[in-house]
Amino acid sequence: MTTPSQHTPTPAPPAPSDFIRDIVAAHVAEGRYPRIHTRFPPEPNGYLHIGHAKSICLNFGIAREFGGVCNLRMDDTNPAKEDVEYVDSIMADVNWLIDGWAGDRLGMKPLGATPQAIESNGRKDYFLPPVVGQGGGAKLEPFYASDYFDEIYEYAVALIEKGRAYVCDLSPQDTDSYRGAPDRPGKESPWRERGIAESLDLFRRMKAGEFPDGARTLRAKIDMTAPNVWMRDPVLYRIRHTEHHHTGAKWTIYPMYDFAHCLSDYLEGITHSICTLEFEVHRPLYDWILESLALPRPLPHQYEFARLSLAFTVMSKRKLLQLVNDKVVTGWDDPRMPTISGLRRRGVTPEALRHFAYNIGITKYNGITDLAVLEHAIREDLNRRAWRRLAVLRPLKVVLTNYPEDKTEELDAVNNPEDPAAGSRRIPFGRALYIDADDFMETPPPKYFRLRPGGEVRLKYAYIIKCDEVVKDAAGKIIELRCTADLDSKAGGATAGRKIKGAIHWVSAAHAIDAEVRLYDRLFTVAEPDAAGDFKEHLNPDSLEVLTAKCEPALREAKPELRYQFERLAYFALDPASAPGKPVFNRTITLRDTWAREKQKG
RNA sequence: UGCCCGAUGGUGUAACGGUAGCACAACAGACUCUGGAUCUGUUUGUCAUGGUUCAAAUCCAUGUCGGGCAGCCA
Repeated sequence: MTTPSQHTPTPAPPAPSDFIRDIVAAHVAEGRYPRIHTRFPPEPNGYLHIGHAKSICLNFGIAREFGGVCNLRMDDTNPAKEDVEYVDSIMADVNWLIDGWAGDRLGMKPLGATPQAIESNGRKDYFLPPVVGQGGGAKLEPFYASDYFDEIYEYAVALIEKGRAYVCDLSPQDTDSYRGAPDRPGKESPWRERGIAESLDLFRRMKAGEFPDGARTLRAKIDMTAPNVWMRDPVLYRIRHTEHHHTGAKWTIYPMYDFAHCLSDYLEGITHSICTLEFEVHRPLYDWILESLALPRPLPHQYEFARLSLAFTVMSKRKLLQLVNDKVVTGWDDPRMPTISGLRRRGVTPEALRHFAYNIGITKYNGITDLAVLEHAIREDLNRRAWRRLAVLRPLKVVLTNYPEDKTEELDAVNNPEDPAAGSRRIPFGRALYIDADDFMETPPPKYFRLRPGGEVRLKYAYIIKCDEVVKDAAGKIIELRCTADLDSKAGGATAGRKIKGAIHWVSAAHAIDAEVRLYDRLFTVAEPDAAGDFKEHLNPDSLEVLTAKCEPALREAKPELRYQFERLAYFALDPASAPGKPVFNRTITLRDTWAREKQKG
């Protein structure tokens, strides 16, 4: 037995090319920016999912490929929906996904840091540079849009002073009806031409908390007849007497996404602000705000790509939250969830997720990615790293009638045929064994080459056995097989080279350890669960099956950071809920099963 | 039906006016002490109609289909 490792990373695919990277490459070529600077800006109102993983891989991938930086920023402008639990999970998930890959590109900031007043091109300016690559030993934290509320407020005042924003007293309902519709122009607010001094005063009093929620808003003065509804005097600030998870009770007014986001990008010196397609119609507003403020440094620009849609999966945070709240799953990190934490708990590695993200590409086309693409990336990765182990999920007892009662021997078995450096272990063998019930059929169909009455099969790493007798209980259920072993057929033996079509896995009954195994399957039965109607009507009732497996003793030392292949079955990872002597294995993904396909063909 | 965006095999993506390629899937075979992995091969595609051009997936026009936009959400 050697001391092996699992350090056989799947070779990284070549850096991808896509329309956004083409733009960045052109900017690098023309020397447009001193440094490429992207950001990943989730709202802390839920856990990150595999769609976010696509965005993380894009933003950090660009930083990595072009020698830039990617800031992690909490886009926390709506205190009603956000929570520190989500902030913590986001940091953990991002770090897990980029560690050892783009961890050295991660932009954070010193704990408590806020934008510094500086002078740029002879004008007053604010700037908050990143600390890159988490080093230095200093206490760091992610960026928070809410750390910019002072500056954003000041920018709002500047907009009012320029006559480009006004305080509006319209009720939420009236604001809505005045906006018009996509095919119908809006109507100007009666407060639109209110004097600058009056707006300034009212805005100051909004900040002071003098007015109740919804009483007034700050609005940009653009064009109520614009064909793009987001240019119809959009709300910039709203009143919310709500405590914020990061700023506490300091504020009673909060900036809207459109106002805060472009300014956050600017304050951090972002060059390429990459988001999903639904923000495409917001881009004119993004540019309008920054240009109206006549800021002294180069402006960031927004680029949009198609979000990920995965077959048999729901991706909206609202729906995922519903699954959690309705206890359809055990939590955000349930291994059936498409969340990063769920995939991690299931046993998927960061490498597999990154390779998946690379393989699906970046476009502006809203397609649905086949689950097989994800599954392939997972299998490809796990095949290279997972240690092979023998485990029997549905035990059927086998007694070797010609094998001595009291004899035990130990057989050599390699840990990973893909990786000689992974070494080997010994597996105990004895007279009484378990094999999987699926590996025996009394009256098998054609092309079945596992065990059958009178037939032979190879016990992996051990002997060739022949089935002599099928023992049944009173109900006719098969409870035991009585077999004889070809005692010369193990490795090195005289008949070891005999060609036997089938090789099956097994464990020694006397040495087997029990383990709980959780067999996960897709959560939904249809490819597009949220295409129409209630997505919960398409839940897969068999998305989880729990069994007690018989495992080879080496699995007693299973480690949560390692991956295992139960030979001929599936890849498994130890669940964090495991206790000493009470292992729990999550099935990450089954092996490809061409026999199952063959059977289906009938 | 106002504005914006998109359309390449079954799915996802490449080709940037010059041979339609890759991945996944599917199928067939080789190999195999995992019906795994690996290897070989095969099938299937430029939304439509015009135009520009020696040459169009690519440029232009029109149409068709799909997606997005009317939160004081992000």
